[in-house]
Formats: sequence, structure tokens, C-alpha cells
Amino acid sequence: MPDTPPALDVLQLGAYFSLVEVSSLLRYEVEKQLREAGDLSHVQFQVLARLGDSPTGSSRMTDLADSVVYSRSGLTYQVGALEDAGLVLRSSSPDDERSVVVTVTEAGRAVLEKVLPGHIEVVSSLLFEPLSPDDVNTLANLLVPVRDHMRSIPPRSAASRRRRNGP
Amino acid sequence: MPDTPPALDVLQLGAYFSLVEVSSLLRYEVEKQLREAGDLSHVQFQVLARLGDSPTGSSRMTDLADSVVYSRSGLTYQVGALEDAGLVLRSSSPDDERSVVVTVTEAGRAVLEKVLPGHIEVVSSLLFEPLSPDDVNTLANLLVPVRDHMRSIPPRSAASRRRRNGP
DNA sequence: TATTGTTATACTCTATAACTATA
DNA sequence: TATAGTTATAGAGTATAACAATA
Repeated sequence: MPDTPPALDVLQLGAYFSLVEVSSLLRYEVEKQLREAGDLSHVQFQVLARLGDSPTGSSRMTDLADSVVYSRSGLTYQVGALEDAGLVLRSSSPDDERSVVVTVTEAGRAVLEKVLPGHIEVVSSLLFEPLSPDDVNTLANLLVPVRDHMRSIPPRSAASRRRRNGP
Repeated sequence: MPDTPPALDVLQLGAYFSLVEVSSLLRYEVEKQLREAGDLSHVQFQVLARLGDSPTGSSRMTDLADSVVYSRSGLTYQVGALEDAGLVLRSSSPDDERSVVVTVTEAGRAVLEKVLPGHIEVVSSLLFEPLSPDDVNTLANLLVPVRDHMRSIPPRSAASRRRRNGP
């Protein structure tokens, strides 16, 4: 039986519950908007956005998986959907024949641009409306270290592979 | 064609991306822990926790739906699973024969207690480790108003019902 | 008529494990 | 042997619409 960890104090509970609730409500509205505006899932949007941000418009599957999704097959599924819709294309890497490089198409960039204003609108009106610029600054300064801390555990594609061999 | 909203500034983007990433990583680890420790989905855990917090140990379906889930049928599904597992029971309300009241059983409380230490452990080590008590206080003070703002739109069970009749 | 909740159904997404191919 | 990615499969969760019962 494991040690009982100290209970979360009242402040921690409040922060935790608010975080869960805020992110859940935000996620729900964002997904709805992305679906209605561009028939995109959130993962698909993240993939497109990440590719669109990249100078080359490309990324390896594994790198996408580590940043966006929790299993390789999940990414294969979502990228497959994007490819069926003509928004990305896949090609094998010249450097490493095992790797697959995903690239945004023009149609993909167009969808991204079609979807983006509504996305920003949702995020602004839901998340940022009650926050001053100072508040936003403070929030970012709190969450970035948390994200970095969470990211300091090994990437998920590696973890899920290794789990095969044992814990 | 809608007005183009002003783009999010750099700070807002940083805060938004961090929030999405933090909540996604946290949610993933929490779900894993809940599944392994008590074979609970996150929604099921939230239902149990909410009932456990209530003085009566009970709540109406609609009230649960508004606080925890995005469709009535989704809640029916999850509460059905909890009932099959013996963790809650359903009874019709004496006040309003249409209503169904959900109540935690002893077994439900036991599962909650079995699951809670690990849950706290995950949240503490992932979310709170890099934050000082002051940071936690600040974070809560930022997120609570955001949550209240988001909640000030009509509840979801009502919204999804009304959508039938038109926007 | 409106509200509460369930059900039937169809669909999306996810994860696991087995598989191929390259390093 | 290890890594990159796909596939087959099966399961969990969700939403919509139609439904019955009560207010």
C-alpha cells in the first residue's frame, strides 16, 4: 500500500478544479467551432497549425506524435483523414527511408486560414475576456514552467514503445 | 463574412498554448491513474466525487449533466456504468416523478477513497510541484474569474435541448 | 406544451498488438 | 536489434433524434 500523500489544500483544490473546468469548457467550444468551420478535429487542427508554423511546412510523423497525440496509430488515423481531405500529403524521408514526412498542402493552408478567425474569436471571448494584459502575462509565467516540468518526463511515443518490454 | 478578430498577441498565444498543453498532459495522466486504480473514467470519477462531496450523497441527473458532461445521453451512459459496478444507485425523485436521483453507495465511497491518494499524487507531482503557494494562489485567482465567465453562458443541457427549436 | 431521462443508432477516436521495412 | 510507421481490431465515449412519462 502506498504512502498517503498529503491532501491538496484549499487553494490547490480551487486552482485544480478551475483549471479542469476552464480547459474542459474551452476545449468543448473550440472543438465545436473547428468542426463547424472546417470539419476538423482538434488533433487535426493542431497538426495543421504545427505544419503551417514550420518554415518547411513539414514534419516527421514521430515528431508530430510526440507533440500532439498519445499513440502512433492515433496520429496515423488523423493524418490519414487529413490526407484523404487533401490537406496534407505524406512522403518518405530522403534521409531515413523509414520516416514519413507530412507536408501541408495549399488546401490545408486555406482551411487553416478559414478556421483561424473563429478559433481566435472563441479563445478571446471565452478565455481572455476577463483577463487584463497583466493577468495574461502572469498566467503565462505560471503555466510555462508547469508545462516544461510536465514535458521533462520522456516523450510519449518512446514511453508507449518501451512499455512493451516491461515497466 | 464575419469581421476578422484581432490576432492573439504573443503573450496570449503563449498562455493559451501552455494552458492547452498543461491540461492535456494532466488529463492524460489523471485518466490513466483513475483507470488503473479504480477502473473509472474521468467523468465517472467526477460524478462520484461530486456525489461524495454532497451532504446527501445524491444529485439529480440534470444537475450532474450541467456540471460534468455535455449531453444527457452521455451522462446516462456513464451513470449506467457506475450503477452496473454498484457504485451508485438511481431512484426516482419523490418531489418530481420525472427526475432521477443518483446516490453514491458505500462501495462507491470506497472506490473514491481507494482512488483519491493516487489522484492527488498525480496532480501534486505534475501540476503543483513547480508552483509555490503564492503561485497557486495567483493561479486560482486568475482561473476562477475565467471559469465564472465561461459558466455565465447558459448551461449545456438547456442549450442542447433548445437547439432543437432553432438557434 | 415543456421537461426529465432513456434508448437506438451511428460515428469518432483511441489503444494494443502484430506486422513490414529500414537502420 | 531497435526504430518508423501502418493496419486490424476492438472498445470506450459521444451526440442526435425519437421516445415515454410526468409537470
